[in-house]
Amino acid sequence: VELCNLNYFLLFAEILIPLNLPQNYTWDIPDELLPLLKIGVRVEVNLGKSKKYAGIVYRIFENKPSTYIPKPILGIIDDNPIIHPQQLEFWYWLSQYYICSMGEVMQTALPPYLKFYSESTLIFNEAIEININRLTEDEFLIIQVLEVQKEITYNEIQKILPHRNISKIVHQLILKGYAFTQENLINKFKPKVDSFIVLHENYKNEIALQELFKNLEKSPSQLKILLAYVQLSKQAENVKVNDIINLADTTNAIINTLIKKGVFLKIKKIVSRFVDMPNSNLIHFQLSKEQELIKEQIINSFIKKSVFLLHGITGSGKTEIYIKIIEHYLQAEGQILFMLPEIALTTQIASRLKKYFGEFIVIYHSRISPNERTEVWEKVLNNKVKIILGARSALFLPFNNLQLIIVDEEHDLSYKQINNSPRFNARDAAIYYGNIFKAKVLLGSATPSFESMYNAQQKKYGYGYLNVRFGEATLPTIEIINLNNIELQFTAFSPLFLEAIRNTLAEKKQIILFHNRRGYAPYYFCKKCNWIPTCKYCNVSLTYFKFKNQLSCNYCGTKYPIVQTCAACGTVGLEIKKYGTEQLEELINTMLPDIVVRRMDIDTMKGKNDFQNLLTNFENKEIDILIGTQMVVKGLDFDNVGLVGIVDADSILNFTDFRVSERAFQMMAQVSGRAGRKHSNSKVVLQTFMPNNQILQFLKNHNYFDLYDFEINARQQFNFPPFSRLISISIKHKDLHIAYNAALTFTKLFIGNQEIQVKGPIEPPINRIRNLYIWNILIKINRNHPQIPLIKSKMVQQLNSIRLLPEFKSIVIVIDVDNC
DNA sequence: AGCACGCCGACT
DNA sequence: GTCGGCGTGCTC
Repeated sequence: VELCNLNYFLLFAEILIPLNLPQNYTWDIPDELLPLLKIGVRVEVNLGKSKKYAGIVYRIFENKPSTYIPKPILGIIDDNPIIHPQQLEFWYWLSQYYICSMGEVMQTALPPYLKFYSESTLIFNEAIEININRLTEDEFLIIQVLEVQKEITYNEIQKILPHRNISKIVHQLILKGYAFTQENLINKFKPKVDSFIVLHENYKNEIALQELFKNLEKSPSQLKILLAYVQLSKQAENVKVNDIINLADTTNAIINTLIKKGVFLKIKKIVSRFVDMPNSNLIHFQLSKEQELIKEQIINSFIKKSVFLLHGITGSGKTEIYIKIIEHYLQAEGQILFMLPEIALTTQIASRLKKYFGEFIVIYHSRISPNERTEVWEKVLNNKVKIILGARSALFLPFNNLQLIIVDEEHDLSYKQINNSPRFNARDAAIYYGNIFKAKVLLGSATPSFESMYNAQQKKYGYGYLNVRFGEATLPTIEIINLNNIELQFTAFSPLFLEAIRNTLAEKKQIILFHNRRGYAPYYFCKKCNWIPTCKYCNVSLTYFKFKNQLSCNYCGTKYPIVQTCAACGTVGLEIKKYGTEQLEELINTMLPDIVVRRMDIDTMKGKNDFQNLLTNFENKEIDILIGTQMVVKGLDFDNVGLVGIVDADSILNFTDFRVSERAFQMMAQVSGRAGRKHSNSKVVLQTFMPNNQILQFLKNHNYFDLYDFEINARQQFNFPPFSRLISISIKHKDLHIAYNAALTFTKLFIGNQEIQVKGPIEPPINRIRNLYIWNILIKINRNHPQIPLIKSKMVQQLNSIRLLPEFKSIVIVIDVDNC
């Protein structure tokens, strides 16, 4: 009986593919592949008619599915898993917590070159003779290429025939029998290959080598190469061709002569893209008394609690503490992850850590090349690197022995991914991820998020406060300029603001101006009837860009030509209102022509190195005034900044979500932090129409704790985080009423529900983006509700049931858990 | 994400 | 009548 059962011992695998599927799909494991199959390896599978994907084996099981016939796994791509079980556990948790498919998690988790999929290729059919008369012009162009290279990808065909519907043309070629298609998995990762030379076997003994030296006496250039080789080969037997060229000051041609003579062999080797750092000995420095105390506190706290919140004001030297903590954990055999917001990574803190830890540290963020990302992945997977410095995407690296995670600037909202699923918060996810490894998590900030602060006060997290500035630094003075009753017709700057700028320039100090609006002017309008040109696809007014001479939608990016006449009343000559960074730059240029002004926003920072170059220029004092949006805020750390100006503080104070106070304080405190390094007289000036605003008063007195107390009371009263959990649901449809009705139908399902509060449908301030109308629903669940996962799954079921109604079948639903 | 299928309007 | 647009639903 047992032997009989063996025949039925079939196995199936649940495989993840980087698509948003309703659930994970199953493939059949062919007998011959079974011995090689492991959880976490990539396999080649076919989905749909012809498409192939590299999927990841998630689970292996025995029960044959009853409702469909699984397709077989086509092949196994990796000898060994490319992720560990810890990552799969993490992916599963993310998909459950943030309500998305595991495929979507995989999509963001894997570096681009690891998630390859098939590309259609057209193969030349050599068996059939071509009759040129039967070909159209387009078909002929393709056949011409096919005759030479025998196959061509669809992408290449599209390049030959741009703006043409190639599927039709290709279909014709196949019908005529001249070609057929094939799907090939494309692995885009290209290892870096370098040329090396090595001495031929014949010369490896001393006598032969001496002989060789003698023989080469008459060719001095060749002799020089041999000498260089002997010298360089002391470190490694294989010597890089380029190193020889540099050392012997020679050319490739002469090296090639020696290769032809049989003296050297040329070999190609796969090398790392990461230049080997000099073997840096850890630089030693002393922590101050206060820093030392906190460091001890952190280490002791980690014995009992897994999370610690380090609250250190700007300039208090948090980085030094991080370094000492990392050093402490380096002694153990484990990995360390240091996270920073994306933009801060290209700046000083990164280079400081790099200098300090040298070869131990590797950097991972979206600006490094896909090839490099794949290499970092491999290094982490095989435990070849100890410290990773990265942005939120680094959380997905395949650690297997993570000991410590540091989340610097933990309050930073850019840790939350908002544009696509999974809409995760990397800080919160780091805490869960750390838990999988029993690792310690250190959160650091000058202005902790109120959630983290609350957790610290509830003794859930350890907490340390560092309020002494390091070295001679003092806090900047903050000056609030009341714009009421000041004539600002022709300039964005009040006289007091300008005076501060002039004084700072006279002292030969640098200035950072913060303004959160791109372009030249945010409003372009008809003075007679107030008509404003708006975007075709979004309900927003268009921003005017002077340099590019166009109007542009900041939401969908559509560009429009400049409108000369009012579409409503026909008045010729439209006017602009308010200021963008582009105009501020121009204003400063006209007012202070001898001053070097540079602008930093997404419009000027398009290139890969723009950001770094600008910072270097600023650091070298080649720039007097730096004007920028959000970008200027993060992680910049300059000694010579004497003034930070916030041109329009009200734009920060006038946001409408529950987090305004927190966010405004953080943002302004962070901008202020750019001033006051090593200078006692640096200051921050901000312009406002609401000088008595509570947040500004807290800011002026550098009073984080009073703001926290004030705000936490309000949050408790209105049941906002940290006292509740928020889930935002956006219902979108190209018809306003359909979107509204779907949202309304959903909210009605919750009438009488005691467990959760549902608010909505709420119309967002911008109610149409990319031609879809939006209605929002806000769900509040008590923080300590024991069944949050159940509530979430019920909610998803209900949303799906609404989509089943014929009138709502094409609504778009976006769920954002813990939305900011 | 593809890809096919099916429903409509614009044409040889 | 047919071609081709796009909206919709399915893929293990």
